[in-house]
Amino acid sequence: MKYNPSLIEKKWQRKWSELEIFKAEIDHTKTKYYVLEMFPYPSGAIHMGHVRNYTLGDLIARYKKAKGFNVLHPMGWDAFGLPAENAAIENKTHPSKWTDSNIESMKIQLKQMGLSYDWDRELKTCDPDYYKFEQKMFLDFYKAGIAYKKETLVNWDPIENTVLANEQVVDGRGWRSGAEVEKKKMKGWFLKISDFADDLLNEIDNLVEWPEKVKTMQRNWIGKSFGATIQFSIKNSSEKIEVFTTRPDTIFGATFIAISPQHPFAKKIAKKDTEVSNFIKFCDKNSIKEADIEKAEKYGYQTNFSVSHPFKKNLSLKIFIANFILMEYGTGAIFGCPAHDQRDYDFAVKYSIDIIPVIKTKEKLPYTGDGIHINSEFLNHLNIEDAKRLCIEKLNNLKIGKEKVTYRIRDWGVSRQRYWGCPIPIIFCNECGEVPVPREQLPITLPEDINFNNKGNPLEYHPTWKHVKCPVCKKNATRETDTFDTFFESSWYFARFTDLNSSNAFTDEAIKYWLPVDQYIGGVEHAVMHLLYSRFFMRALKYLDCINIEEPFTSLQTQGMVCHRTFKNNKDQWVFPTEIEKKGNKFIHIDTKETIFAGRTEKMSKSKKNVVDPQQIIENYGADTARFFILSDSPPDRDMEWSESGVEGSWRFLNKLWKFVNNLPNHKTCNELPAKLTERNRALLTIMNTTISDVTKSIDDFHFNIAVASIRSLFNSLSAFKIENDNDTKVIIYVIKNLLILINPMTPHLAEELWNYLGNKNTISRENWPKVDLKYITKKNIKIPVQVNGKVRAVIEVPMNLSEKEIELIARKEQNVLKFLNPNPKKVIVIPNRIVNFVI
RNA sequence: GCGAGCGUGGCGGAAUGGUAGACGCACUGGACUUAAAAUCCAGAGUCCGAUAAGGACGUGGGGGUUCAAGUCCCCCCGCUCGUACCA
Repeated sequence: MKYNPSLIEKKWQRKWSELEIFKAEIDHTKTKYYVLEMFPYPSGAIHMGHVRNYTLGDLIARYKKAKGFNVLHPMGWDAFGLPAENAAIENKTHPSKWTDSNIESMKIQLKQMGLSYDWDRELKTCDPDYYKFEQKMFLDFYKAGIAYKKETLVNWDPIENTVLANEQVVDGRGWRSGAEVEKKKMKGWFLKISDFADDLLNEIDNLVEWPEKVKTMQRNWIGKSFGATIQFSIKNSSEKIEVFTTRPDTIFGATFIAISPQHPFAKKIAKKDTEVSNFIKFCDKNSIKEADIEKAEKYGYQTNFSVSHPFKKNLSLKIFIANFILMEYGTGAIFGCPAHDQRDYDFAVKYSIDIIPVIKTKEKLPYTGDGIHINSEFLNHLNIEDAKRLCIEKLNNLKIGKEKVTYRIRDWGVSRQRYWGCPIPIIFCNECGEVPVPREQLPITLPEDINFNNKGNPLEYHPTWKHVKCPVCKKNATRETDTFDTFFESSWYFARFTDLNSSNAFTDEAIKYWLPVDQYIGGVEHAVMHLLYSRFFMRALKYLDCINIEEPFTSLQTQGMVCHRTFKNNKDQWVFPTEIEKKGNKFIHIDTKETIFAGRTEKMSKSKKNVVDPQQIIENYGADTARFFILSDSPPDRDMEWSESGVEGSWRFLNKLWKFVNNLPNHKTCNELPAKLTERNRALLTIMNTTISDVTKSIDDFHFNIAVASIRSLFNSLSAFKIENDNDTKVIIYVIKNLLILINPMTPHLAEELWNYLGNKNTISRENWPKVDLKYITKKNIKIPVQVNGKVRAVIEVPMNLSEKEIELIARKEQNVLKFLNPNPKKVIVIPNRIVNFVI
């Protein structure tokens, strides 16, 4: 029989579902293992990034199950968000309908991949049964002071009269209107993640199974820095400007003050000075993106005001308003020390400001390293650390400054001026102010009749939805029309998966048993925000006594992107790989026959047309081939290149395996190893046991491509083995059964089918992972290289654990070594079982 | 701009500081076939050498530590991710 994936894959998917093999239930006799992949946004069709992510997770889930764990492996939909509203505007479909039909088609695709999800736990975040809990959480946060309202800057499109997401700002202009975007102040809801900053930072050290790079990024994002605030008195005024600095030691190098355009003092003087207000307006152009602000040319406006130096009263420093000073960081004001800070230096050169070095150095300015202070009165001769300490002490004594710890992280703004999100349960009343929606009125659901033709937030324009009576005074009032940031939903979905039917957000028993997630897998693009918000959320909920965990994810793996070659025609237009055929070394267009040029390999994107549709791959080769190729190509955390020939290679291998098993003689009768083994049998069992050991280790290390390579090697040895008698057959079948269990997490349908073919009544999904039999893999001899001056000149085979002296003697006898050993080596390095190196 | 990561044959990639290139793809030769495809067997980093023995070079570039560096340290280049309202 030929290998026909479409037939066997459907068959086994149905069996798994009938047998409820992947249904997860609390079982206190077993150790639990919770595997989770980042749930997808239901965009309409799965892409290779999804295929990769979910294949990785499925391998772990099936592997851990075979290892005896009680595995929870759920899947759901991150269903709120901007694309649904864009689709509503463009195609006139309701976001809810659009989302649901997308979920439906993506679910079919995921099922075709044969992923071991417990589909009974499927959730979608746009379901009121999901988001109603968020409204309760928000009210708890509000009551506890974790949620609060404040003013913030947003991107404002003056033509569309709407707030734009950063993504919707392209080169400083609105993506639809093309209007120059302005910064606008607006009130919004915030969560006090800053209150948890220290704990979030400190506990990073305990996330031992997280990638170091993610931890570093989170540490830097939180950005705890020790410094000082210093008050500068404004000349001819009773007012003061407070600055924050991480380098109080450079105070004697201060030659100017710079404040944010949003700083209260800047606004105050703008009222009387049109030049200042014009400059502030100028700064308000451009988006709120940090990268845009930082990359924009740095401008300063020199005001007519100056401050006096705190320690040198006769020295005065001009106050500048500068577009690169962020109001959100520190105090929104700095002192500039051009000699020891690159940005201050550039600014000083541009505006001809004095540069006073205060640290002795021979290097050119600006110099940011350590050294002895000069030109600094009482700080002279001190290094940075001591000077910092002494300066802060003096500031304290004079009551003009103090030590200050600052964080880069800002509170989490959760308000979005959009329809397709979870409504925020607050009512605004002219008499009573902000009033929380009474609990018994929850959930506040979205109105279904909604019009996207108006500018701005559709909820604002709904004729009735926002008009309510104040719960306190019963007078006319209005609802909050902002909805939540979709990171709100993804900050706790992993907890909801533990018990989808609970009438509360969670049940204690399920939380206690299943959480935390043992293995979380997703794209590195979520390294900071989603993962940090989730960590914060658990802490906030714990603070409210809702949950008893802090860290949601014990182990984290981040996967790289799926890339593909790009192709262009001679008109510089992108061409789909499916439109191309290879002729020799050249590519030509299948229809037009024009020459096509291959470009760089880049991340798959629709705009560059270098996409491969998983659906096509599954239809042509089956899910197992797609899965096997994805696992074999690259280690998960690196970018991988999707290549047609690589897929072909995987397809060929699975076919070889299929044929090999189907050609085995007397396969249904033998189940055990024969009593007597030949040398050849033992050699094969040695390879098998080595493979079991290697595959196990590679999977534990998340090096799935090496696990695949080991399995292929084992198979190569199997096919090279000549069957001479019945005993040989028994050995072969014994080995192939083990191989099937090893490959099952990768290609589960094929493994099941062949397992069944070999006469096994049980499903392979319930088989135990094979154990290594040490008696086959203890080595007697070992080959070690012999080097002369670090270059390999020979390889010798010696008994394991031979003494250094004996190894050296054997090494010296090698012809190709001997000729270098005159005169005698200066030094001989022998590392038993490793290497010999003669240094001459 | 800032933060983080990555860079190894023609290609994807292997390698506790200890034989660089496992495994695969592409390629070349052979077997089978009327022929092709498929399949099977063999070869192979580059250069010198004879297709051998043997040798030189070789992990983005430059420098350093070490008996020994793809791996550790410093500088540079290139690419990728994130940068707080995309998810």
